[in-house]
Amino acid sequence: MPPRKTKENVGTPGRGTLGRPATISDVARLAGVSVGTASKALNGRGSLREETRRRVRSAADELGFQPNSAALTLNSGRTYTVGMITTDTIGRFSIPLMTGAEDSLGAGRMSVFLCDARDDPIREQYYLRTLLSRRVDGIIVTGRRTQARAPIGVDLPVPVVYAFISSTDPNDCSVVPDEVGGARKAVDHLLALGRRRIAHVTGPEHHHSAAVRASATVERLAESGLDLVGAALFGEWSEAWGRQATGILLGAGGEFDAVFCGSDQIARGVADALRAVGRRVPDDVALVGFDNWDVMALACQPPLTSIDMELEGLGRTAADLLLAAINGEPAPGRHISPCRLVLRESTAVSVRPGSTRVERLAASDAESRRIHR
Amino acid sequence: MPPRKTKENVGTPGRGTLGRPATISDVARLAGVSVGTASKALNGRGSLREETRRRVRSAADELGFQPNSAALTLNSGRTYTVGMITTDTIGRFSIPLMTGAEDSLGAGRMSVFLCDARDDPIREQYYLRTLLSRRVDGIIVTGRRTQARAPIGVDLPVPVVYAFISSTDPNDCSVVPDEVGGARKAVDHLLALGRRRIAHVTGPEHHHSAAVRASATVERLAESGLDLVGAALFGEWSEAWGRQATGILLGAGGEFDAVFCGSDQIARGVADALRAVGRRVPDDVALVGFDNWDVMALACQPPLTSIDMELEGLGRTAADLLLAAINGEPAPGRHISPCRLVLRESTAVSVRPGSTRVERLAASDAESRRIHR
DNA sequence: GTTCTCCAGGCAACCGGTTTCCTAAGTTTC
DNA sequence: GAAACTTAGGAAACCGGTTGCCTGGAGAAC
Repeated sequence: MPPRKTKENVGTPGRGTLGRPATISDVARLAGVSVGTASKALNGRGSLREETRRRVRSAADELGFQPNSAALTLNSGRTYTVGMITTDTIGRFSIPLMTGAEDSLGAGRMSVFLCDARDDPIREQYYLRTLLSRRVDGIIVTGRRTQARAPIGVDLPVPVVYAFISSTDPNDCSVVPDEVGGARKAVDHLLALGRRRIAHVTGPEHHHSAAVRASATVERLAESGLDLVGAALFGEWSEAWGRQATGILLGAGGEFDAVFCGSDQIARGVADALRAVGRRVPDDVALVGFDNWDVMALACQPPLTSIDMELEGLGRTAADLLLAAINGEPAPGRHISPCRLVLRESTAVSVRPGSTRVERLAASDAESRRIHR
Repeated sequence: MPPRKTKENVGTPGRGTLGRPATISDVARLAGVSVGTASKALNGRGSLREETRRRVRSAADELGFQPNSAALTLNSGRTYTVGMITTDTIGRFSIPLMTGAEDSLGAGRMSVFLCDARDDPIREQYYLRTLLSRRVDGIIVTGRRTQARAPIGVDLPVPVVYAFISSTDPNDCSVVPDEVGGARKAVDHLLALGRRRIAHVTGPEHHHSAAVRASATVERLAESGLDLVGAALFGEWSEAWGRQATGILLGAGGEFDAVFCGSDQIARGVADALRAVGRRVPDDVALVGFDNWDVMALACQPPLTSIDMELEGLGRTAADLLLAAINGEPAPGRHISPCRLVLRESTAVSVRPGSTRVERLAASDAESRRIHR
């Protein structure tokens, strides 16, 4: 069947003038050349007259020709796709990771298969097999926790990069946020503000991030010859725990001028509880959160200084490492991605004259004891 | 080169005993049959001896054979992939949608290409072309707002389903949450609790969801012969606005016994502001949010009754409609997906004896006027 | 005018599967 | 024992591109 040149349909992507996507032989026929010539014309290969190239190109345009990528895959061996497996559910942390990774990969003309394994090892292995069967060029493994996990497979035929989480195998390529550095930046900042009596409220003790951030905090304070006020308070990643922990701190004497929290949610709970007993943030107590989750950090009263793990950048880094590995330049090992301190009012230097910080601290302290039992 | 049967490597998915993924001719050679026969054996086609099938199958197992899906695509015309384009940034609303869709599609053995167009029409068209070039079997278009948008393309060669957002072309297949029904459920609930003086605080007037939910609220109240307390308060989707709007309501006389909010964030701001002036939730003011965003609804004091758009279910529905369309049973038009009322303490019926609601209302009312100017 | 050179473009193999068609056996039947 | 029928499995076309090789014709050199 000759191509119906009469019914022109330019601009409809992928369909052209036929009922099905145009193939290169449609293009060749319309341009009056052979299939091989058409291919060369479109890819700038071979030796062809400029006029022929033009004719082929315009035929391709007219038909809305897009090469069938299955065919390309078949003889290049490359699919220009990568798989992204989130080992646990897609959530708040995965989004910026995915966005960043997708950004870098898209720039490299790669498409991304999304696989949500939902904490289910069976789903995970199913997805792995699927991705390998689709001959992806590489795989990014990500998750909700930074704790190291067992490698997703051994001796896989494609490169794998772990993002946010890391692999227990030190030879695997992992990109993880510098939580230690992040915690240290938070403490540095509080110390620079002149705060010396710093408390730490964070998530469950068995949670890797909570443990890492807490011990980095203790260590950084020790370097300045300081101790944490009380011990690190481990609880859960919730506002309610932040409120509860504040009660514990106040009940224990309440002699603290800063709280560094393991998450913005906890910090917000702390802020609310402090406000309820009349302690002012930042004047009486400076407050630093972790995650820089805009919804929490901005809605907090006052807006919250926080540590940003720069997950989007981390995702981009992971994607770049994967692209490099695909191009034969693997960079095995754990790569540390820096955190950033984001300053907001909860640690702003007060410039209100008329009452010194210490006076107000003493006053609100008494009040808080009265209110809080 | 004969297959190296000596170095067995069973269990390594996709690699087998060779340095590259095994092909069906590797399997055929190892089993001592032709490729055609091997194909038949593995797919249960043709007429073969059971013993031959077994031999081929075990050869395939030994080599870790996984059919190259590019090859499958090439002669079936089906890729068993779909594209998911989020027109604006991937965010809180997209996640459950994606999760739900990915769930249904995975069950249909389809893989999902993730495309984040970031509110950029050029990126969107780029992704569309990419997806068509990859010969996806279908496309899901989603986004952050429920407002109808221009079709992503006309006369596309594959079915498209719009999820959450809808297409302005009524013949396109869209799945949208029943925001009108959701708002009505909220009002129904408040009315059933005996509340009659209901206020509405919501997002920007030009935001489709805000407008739709507000007018549904007004309409439902009118059906019961009631008016909104004051006009609907349009502002922004933030806690700060919720607090501010509460001030407006209180300043205007404060004679309201319920607030229905256009989002959980707003509702939380309202809750905080009410608490600050001593009005009790739910005793004095019942509070209903929208979105049922767990972080907000659960952290709210008290936990927030809210309308859940069941986005994960909506995503599944969209995927199911797409699968149906791919299988030749399209269901054009707008499909409405119901919302669900989730009950929590912010509208719980108080059972505290000793003081009637009305008494307390009067008391706290006086107090609130005192505090709030 | 003949041979050489060069170039435009066609032909066909190939990637890795599936499927149709066909043939060489073995089995049954009379 | 020969003809008819069944059956296992092989050969080859095909999907849609790319690419190496080859050829026919035009122009140049002699």
